[in-house]
Amino acid sequence: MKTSIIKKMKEQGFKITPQRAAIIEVLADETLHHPGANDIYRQARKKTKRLGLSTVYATLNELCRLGIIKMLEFDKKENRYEGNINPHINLICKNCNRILDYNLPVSIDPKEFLKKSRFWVTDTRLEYYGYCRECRKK
Amino acid sequence: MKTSIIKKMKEQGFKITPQRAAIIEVLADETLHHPGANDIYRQARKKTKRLGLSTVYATLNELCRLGIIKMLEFDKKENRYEGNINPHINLICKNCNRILDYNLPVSIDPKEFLKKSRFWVTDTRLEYYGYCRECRKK
DNA sequence: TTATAACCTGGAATCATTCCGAATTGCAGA
DNA sequence: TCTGCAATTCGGAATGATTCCAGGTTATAA
Repeated sequence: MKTSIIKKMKEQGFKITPQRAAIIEVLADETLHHPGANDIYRQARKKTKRLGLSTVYATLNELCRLGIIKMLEFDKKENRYEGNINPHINLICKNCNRILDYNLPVSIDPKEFLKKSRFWVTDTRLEYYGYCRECRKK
Repeated sequence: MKTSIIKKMKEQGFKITPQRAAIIEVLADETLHHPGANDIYRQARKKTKRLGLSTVYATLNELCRLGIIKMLEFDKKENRYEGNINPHINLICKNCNRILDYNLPVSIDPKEFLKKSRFWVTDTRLEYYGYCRECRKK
């Protein structure tokens, strides 16, 4: 995943700086699902000497614009970022703030939807809020 | 709708002040779909002499907590509020920022979902981003 | 009518994110 | 390998929606 992202960026004419490499490395870390900008900042800092928070934001925005990652925007909480691009439902635990992926049973066909609703869908955001397995135990 | 909201608030022990009445009146206005806090502030001001923006926020938060209205949270844009509580998809136009409702073809059964996923769903947020009929014409 | 807890308000505080401008650097081409 | 420069970086300041605060006001039960 890391190398494929770097390849995509190079193709688009972006320079691969140590800062960007570190950020991409963190995003590719499967154990760290749906991190926020500060999580990414903290982790990436361990991998490269100089790194500013504004650089993290700029890079994440760039990756979003390229459609390589997806931003999950929130109002009161930090935004979160995910590498899983294909449509799915995000299960968001209101207790521990963990975000889990849940594959869609059926996918939407934008063309079909356009016919029915006259609305042209380019992007979806599907979230179920509630309590995850671990938090329900308590 | 206006009277039913006021009834609910009274039941919960809330006082009905002129400010709250004005805000509820604006929320009940069907022509003004999914307004933001500032829209509500501007409209409600016409209906009552003294009104502060902080009061609007406080009242909207209260109504959300009571489950009477629903807040659609955004990061860069203003949050929006809707009176339609039953689950549906919000179609959000990226051009004009209009938000349209689209009824779900099938609803989720939380119990069913809990069995399958071990996640207890209390609330959903379903959004399709894209372009509405009017904006597609251009 | 009164007592009082709830309510209202303007201004200050918050906080994630963006902006800015000066310094630095990756890298294409020589 | 070296050079030139557009792209990149980064600290600090700005932004903007929302929340907090403390003092004055008021709806409502008794």
